[in-house]
Amino acid sequence: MLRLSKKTDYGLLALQYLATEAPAGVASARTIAERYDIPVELLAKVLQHLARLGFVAAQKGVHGGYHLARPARAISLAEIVEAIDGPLAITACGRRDEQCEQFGTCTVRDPLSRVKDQIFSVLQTMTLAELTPDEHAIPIVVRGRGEAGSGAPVEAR
Amino acid sequence: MLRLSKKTDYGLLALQYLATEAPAGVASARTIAERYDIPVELLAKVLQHLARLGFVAAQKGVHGGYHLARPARAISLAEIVEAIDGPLAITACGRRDEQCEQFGTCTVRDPLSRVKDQIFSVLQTMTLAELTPDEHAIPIVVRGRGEAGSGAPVEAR
DNA sequence: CTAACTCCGACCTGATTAGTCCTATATTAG
DNA sequence: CTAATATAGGACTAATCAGGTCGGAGTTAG
Repeated sequence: MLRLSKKTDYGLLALQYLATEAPAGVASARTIAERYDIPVELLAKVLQHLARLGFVAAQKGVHGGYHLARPARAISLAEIVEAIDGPLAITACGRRDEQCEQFGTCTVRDPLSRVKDQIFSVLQTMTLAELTPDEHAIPIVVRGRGEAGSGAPVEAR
Repeated sequence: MLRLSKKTDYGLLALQYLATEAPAGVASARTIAERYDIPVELLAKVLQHLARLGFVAAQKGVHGGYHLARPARAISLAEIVEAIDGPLAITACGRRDEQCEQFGTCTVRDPLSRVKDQIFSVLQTMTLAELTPDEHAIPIVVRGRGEAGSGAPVEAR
């Protein structure tokens, strides 16, 4: 369905949090996970991956956490998506993928590849800094994991 | 990975075949499947689906098959993709999907929705007619299902 | 030193997708 | 009429991948 994985969703949320909300630009995986109510371990894995690829830097220990290793304006959505979901591809096979069973007979490969390029450029144009919604456009709704009002309340800022 | 499903791939191939290669614009599921070396039953199901939605018209019987029910120039890629893969969505939840666990706390929903709209317009702009590669740009390579030369040979036109 | 907190990386599981099989119905050639 | 060929459509199985979990190693406060 042309969908991003949840890992990528979580990664975008985390990076956006580090870029705009985190005090001093630093936050632990736990803090971010609780902020957005997503599984801690899963987000941790995503952040680890982003650390290995140089998007964020990790600091172990008691007051450790992650912070952006590069300025938000210099990180495009395309980079993030490719980092987590792997190389952007519309079809199963690439333009030069001779492994593909249908390589010789396929007649839509090249046109679809052009479509891919266009989509890629959309993602490449938008940076992490632009991912921030307008302040007044954020509808904060109190909503617990299960029933509304149960568990740790979500802070409306 | 932001990928189209194989069903959609097959659907695009089939529609493109009907639009440009099929004699008199008519071809059976079997013919198309053999042309591109893809599973017959699977392609048949995709074509049945496209028939139900009015993209192609079916003719049963000995010299039956499918033909386009609408002109190729009037069918956008977006339509085809949504017909087979379902509504286009970048993220798991929609812009107004209050069912989403993170609806209240999510800060990337609206910006990502704008990205989705851009991608959608790319797909909406391109029609089936434009999916055809230039004649001289089609590299026809003889390639059987297993080893080269085995099984039914692929006809180079 | 020790305990609390953090990142790290391998593992498991369940949902989605791809592909197969079988039966029914319609049309046409002979 | 009958056989061959075509679509129609449901049910089933297999493979793949995303989502989620577990135990371990490093770092720092006290």
